[in-house]
Amino acid sequence: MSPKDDQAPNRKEQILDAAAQLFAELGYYKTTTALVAKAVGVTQPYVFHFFKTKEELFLAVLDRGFDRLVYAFSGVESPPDELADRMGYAFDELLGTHRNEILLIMQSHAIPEPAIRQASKEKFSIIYRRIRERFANAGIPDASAQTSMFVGTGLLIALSQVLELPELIPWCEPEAD
Amino acid sequence: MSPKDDQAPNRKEQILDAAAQLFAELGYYKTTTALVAKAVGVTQPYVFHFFKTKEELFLAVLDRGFDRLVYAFSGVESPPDELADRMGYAFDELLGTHRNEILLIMQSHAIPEPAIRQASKEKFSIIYRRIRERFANAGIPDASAQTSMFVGTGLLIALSQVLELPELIPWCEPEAD
DNA sequence: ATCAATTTATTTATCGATAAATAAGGAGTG
DNA sequence: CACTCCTTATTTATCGATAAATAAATTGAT
Repeated sequence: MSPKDDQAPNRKEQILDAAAQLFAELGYYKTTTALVAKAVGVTQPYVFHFFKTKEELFLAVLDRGFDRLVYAFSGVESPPDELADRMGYAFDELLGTHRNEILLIMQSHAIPEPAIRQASKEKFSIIYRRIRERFANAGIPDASAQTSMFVGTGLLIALSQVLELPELIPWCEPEAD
Repeated sequence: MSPKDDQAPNRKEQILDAAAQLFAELGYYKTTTALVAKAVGVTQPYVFHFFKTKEELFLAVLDRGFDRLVYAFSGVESPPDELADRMGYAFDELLGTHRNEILLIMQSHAIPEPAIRQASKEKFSIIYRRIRERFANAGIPDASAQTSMFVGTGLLIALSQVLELPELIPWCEPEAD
């Protein structure tokens, strides 16, 4: 048995899962700790047993999401000429499997809590540098500009999903015959 | 005298101005009507004399911002091959003169109030269609894809400003010698 | 095995703060 | 007076956070 043998209801993870969904749906401020607790099936103060503050809970959710994104990108193997496309697919896949987290990440910069902005800043910076590094290593010319386009496209996809405006990403739209 | 005869302290506009700045800096939820009132130099309940609710005030601010953006784009005259660049400059200029409003617009989709999302959706849709129309009329191939890139770049610029990450827009960065 | 000691998991009750919104009233001026 | 501009006073609601208590489970010695 591993030292930390978690059994059936791992409360902390349940709380993280519920919080991820709620934060993504309702945003930081409209997501109350009471709602998170209710979604898990515990009482509101119990949430504070695992996370000292609501902000700490949010940061934990955000961290997990960013980690998943970094991991998804790191798993992409591809010849240089298809790298950008393949990383795009990886992003889309994650958007399918962990929609909440991805949309949360792409909006996290709009939350005016200093600590959250700081976290968002650091994570975006890391992701940007990682992608640029991979593009550069693949011999892609203008790696920086391509990375910016890649990230900008990610932001646009998130926008189109949040606002339910599929027209914003025409390359995914059914072509007019 | 014109029907709408505003004299010295045009409270409604002062409130809109103060609200724009505060909403952009602090976001929708951390901006209180008391802060807006204080910035103008009136009392908190008086704000409700001009706007029935805080949400209505926000929507008014947002509308004004979107209008300014649309107007800025509409004022761009350019030969087809420079159109996209010129519109980019127009965006940058507006970012210089009305930074608050622009950043507010580019984050408005992250505010989970249904009415605000709806407004954001409608305005983004209009702007997208207008730009695409202009690109298409200028004979730009792949007008839709170019428009998406244009909007995506706008989102990226806003992100880089909000997070203070200039590296995200390398074409504005001082080149390493 | 039994029973006391202690920890783990969770709840109930509640405080203090803040914020949006309403209602009613003053104050200056033509 | 009456009209516009603005304030004071107050209400209602919500939320994050803390403190204290309970109950169940585990451990450890006899």
